[in-house]
Amino acid sequence: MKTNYFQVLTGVGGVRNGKLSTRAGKVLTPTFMPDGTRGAVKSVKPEDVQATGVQAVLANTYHLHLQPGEEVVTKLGGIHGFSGQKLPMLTDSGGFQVFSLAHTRKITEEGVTFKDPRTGDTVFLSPEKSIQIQMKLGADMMVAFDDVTALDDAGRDRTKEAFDRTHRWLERSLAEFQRLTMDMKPDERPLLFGVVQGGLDKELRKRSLDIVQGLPVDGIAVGGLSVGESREEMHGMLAYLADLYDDSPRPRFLLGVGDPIDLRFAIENGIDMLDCVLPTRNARHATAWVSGDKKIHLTNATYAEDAKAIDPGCDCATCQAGYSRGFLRHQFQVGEPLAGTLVSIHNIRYLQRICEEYRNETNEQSTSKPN
RNA sequence: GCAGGGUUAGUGAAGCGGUCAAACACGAGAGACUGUAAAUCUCUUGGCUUAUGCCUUCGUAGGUUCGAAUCCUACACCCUGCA
Repeated sequence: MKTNYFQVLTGVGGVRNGKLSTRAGKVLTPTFMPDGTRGAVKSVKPEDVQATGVQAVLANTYHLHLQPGEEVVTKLGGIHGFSGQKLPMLTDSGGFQVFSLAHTRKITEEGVTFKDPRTGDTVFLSPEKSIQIQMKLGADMMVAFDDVTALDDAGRDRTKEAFDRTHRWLERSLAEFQRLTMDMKPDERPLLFGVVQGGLDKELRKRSLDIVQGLPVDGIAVGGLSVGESREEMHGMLAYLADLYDDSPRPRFLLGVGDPIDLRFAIENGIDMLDCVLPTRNARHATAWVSGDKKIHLTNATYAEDAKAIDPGCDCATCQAGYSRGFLRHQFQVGEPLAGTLVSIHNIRYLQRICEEYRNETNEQSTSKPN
């Protein structure tokens, strides 16, 4: 296990302010990371993503494995050279696709077989395979392959099964990770996050957290939330977990959460990193966040002749450039992708600004020593 | 001028005696999206402040019928042939 790669201060109210060292550079936390599933944050140039203040970007193992394949990514210089993204890159394991592609996949103890709905190709992912792919992709941070299950009424009965399998798979992921990184120098080695599961069952969650924290993983990821449960249920679990993390200086990564309200709640409950498709998907669907964590639908008729920026006073590139709501509405109406791009930049910046506010606040209020 | 064909809700287009306020598509209006099968999906779209209700519609005006967007007559306009 590496040492001293994550320095963190805990401020008043449990908000943490950290500096995570990855082989591709530092990541200031708390931080929101946009998802670039297929190697790009949809419709946004890597340099424009950087300009929002983002600290790290995600990509997805499952999608890049399917297309173009990790070999191609390796040939083109690894995930950074391939994508043109210089920021630290974190790859998700493909575990979420166990949930989102549930109707085309088959789980066995060995791993998961997916059937690509577009090509009919069979894709097999296992803990070892996922780590191998993430390594070939050249990820700076990676996630252990877990078993994600839904938390709607229908999916909850699989919680225990997914919980158990996630831990068995975590040990296999970790072993494969250690095997592949044993010859690497500390500053060349990527970081591995283990995933906490357990659904909405507090006892399971606590046990899962203990298991993950008991292993020499570099970071603690909280998974299996925002998958169909209510906001109250999710917040309740985050608040419950907040008191249970150990003192080891490891980053805590809440997987798949990105609504501003949830982002704030998570950060106030000790989470350091989050990722989500919401800012970019909402943006492409013409929904923008504005001051007060409200959202507006830019396609609404009321904005047709609105000369104001999306959020007057916003410091994002889109608002600063003066693109009006009326212009954006029109571009959405006629199906021009530029609108989605411009709003994506705004939404990503909106979340980033929240993170920056917490970082600044914590700096000022911080009372405890770096641990 | 003669002979055919056509005229349906914002647009295009089904319907061809009752189950038609009228399919479907687009457009329009609103909403949903949380480790991206998602530039996608859902709902509404004649009026009545909302209903297993009422009212007004299917070029215009009459007529036949218990009943018409659907049949008949006249007229208007639009196409296509032939003069």
